[in-house]
Amino acid sequence: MGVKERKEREQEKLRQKILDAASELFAREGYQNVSMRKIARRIEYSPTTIYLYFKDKADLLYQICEETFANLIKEIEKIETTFYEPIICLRKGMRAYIDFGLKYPNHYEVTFIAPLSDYLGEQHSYEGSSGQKAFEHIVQQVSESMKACQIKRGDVNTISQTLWAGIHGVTSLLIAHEDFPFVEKDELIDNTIDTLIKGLQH
Amino acid sequence: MGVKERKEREQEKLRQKILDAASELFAREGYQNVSMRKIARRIEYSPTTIYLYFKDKADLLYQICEETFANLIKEIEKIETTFYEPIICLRKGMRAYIDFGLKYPNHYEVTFIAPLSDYLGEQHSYEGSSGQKAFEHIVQQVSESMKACQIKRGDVNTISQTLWAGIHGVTSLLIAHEDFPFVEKDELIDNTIDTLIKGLQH
DNA sequence: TTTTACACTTAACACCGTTAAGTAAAAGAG
DNA sequence: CTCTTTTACTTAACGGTGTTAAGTGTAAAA
Repeated sequence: MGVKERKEREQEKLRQKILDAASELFAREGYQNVSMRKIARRIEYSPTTIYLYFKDKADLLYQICEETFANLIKEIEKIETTFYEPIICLRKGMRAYIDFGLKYPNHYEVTFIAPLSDYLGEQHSYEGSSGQKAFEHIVQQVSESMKACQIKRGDVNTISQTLWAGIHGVTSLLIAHEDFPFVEKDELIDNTIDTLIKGLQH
Repeated sequence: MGVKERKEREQEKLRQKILDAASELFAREGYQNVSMRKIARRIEYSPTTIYLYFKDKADLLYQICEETFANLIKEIEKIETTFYEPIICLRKGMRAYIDFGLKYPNHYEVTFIAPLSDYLGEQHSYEGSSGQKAFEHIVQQVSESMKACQIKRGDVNTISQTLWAGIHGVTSLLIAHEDFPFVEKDELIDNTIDTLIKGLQH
């Protein structure tokens, strides 16, 4: 009696269909410029159907961002298994973070740039989010770089948060201030990473 | 025949009244959560009256932010006349920038964190804005620190933008991620400034 | 064959930014 | 003092938004 199973599969399929449509629209037009009705039109269902699968627009957004940033974490983990030197992992991880943000600017915007509390009520806290996991990788790499004497000693949390601030700074500036006359992008990114790392060395 | 003058004064008074009401509401509740109708109710005029004084909601916001950030520039200029060493000016200027952002988080958000293009159409570009002026002070201080051999030589623009990215990073993280378990605020800010400056030295 | 459960839709609510048309009072002209 | 014009503001409306309550038809279960 696989009726239940079939129904569940069909539900999951529609859920994913909503997720895909919304993700594409958010990515292309930005969260604020995509209405629930627009998503509904795209998948050829009524707007209210979406509410059978997601609590509200913010929840839909949150699920999408979790899905997206899970991929960043995979990339970082791949780096960690590929390179041996902790300081190299740290550098490459930072670079991966920035590149990822620039690759998905609208996703990056809603998860890291714009105040979550506005979008996500209080329901989805920082605990257990992809954001937390990504940050914990930084902490890990900082800790190991310190152990290997590749950066100077200090409070691991403070240093990790400083690095995060730095890479978040470039990423978000480049995303948000399109019309600013930035120097060549790669030069700015490299200089930021170099300056931060150098500032942490002996 | 001072009729025209009196009328102009009265208009300016109402304009400022709108500006003040909107500024306070934006600061307390955030741009997105304040409607034109709410501002109108506050000043006891009809919503459409606001459109006689400001092009649209984004324009109103822009004028407010210009007014606010003009004060940051004054602070920075005061620092420049108070301290002699360029590197000290640079440090204190960076600190002033961050403190200012944290003091007016909602103003900071709409001018520096959230993508301007969304709010400000294309009418108010970066050219001539308070944001530009503030940045040019950084450029100036970097340039002079370099001349005084207090930081290592390099492209002034690249370095200035790197510093901006750094201080914008802390500021915006602290504003946007209220629920993140940051280390003590001052420690994080100081560490960020120290790391950046150290990374720029010989 | 009838009843129940479910997946989805229609209609509506209370808001939003913004514009077009209207109004009443003040200013200017004779 | 009267008539016309200008000005400062308001009312009403348009087309949108996120979201919810109520309704509907079909498929599954009894």
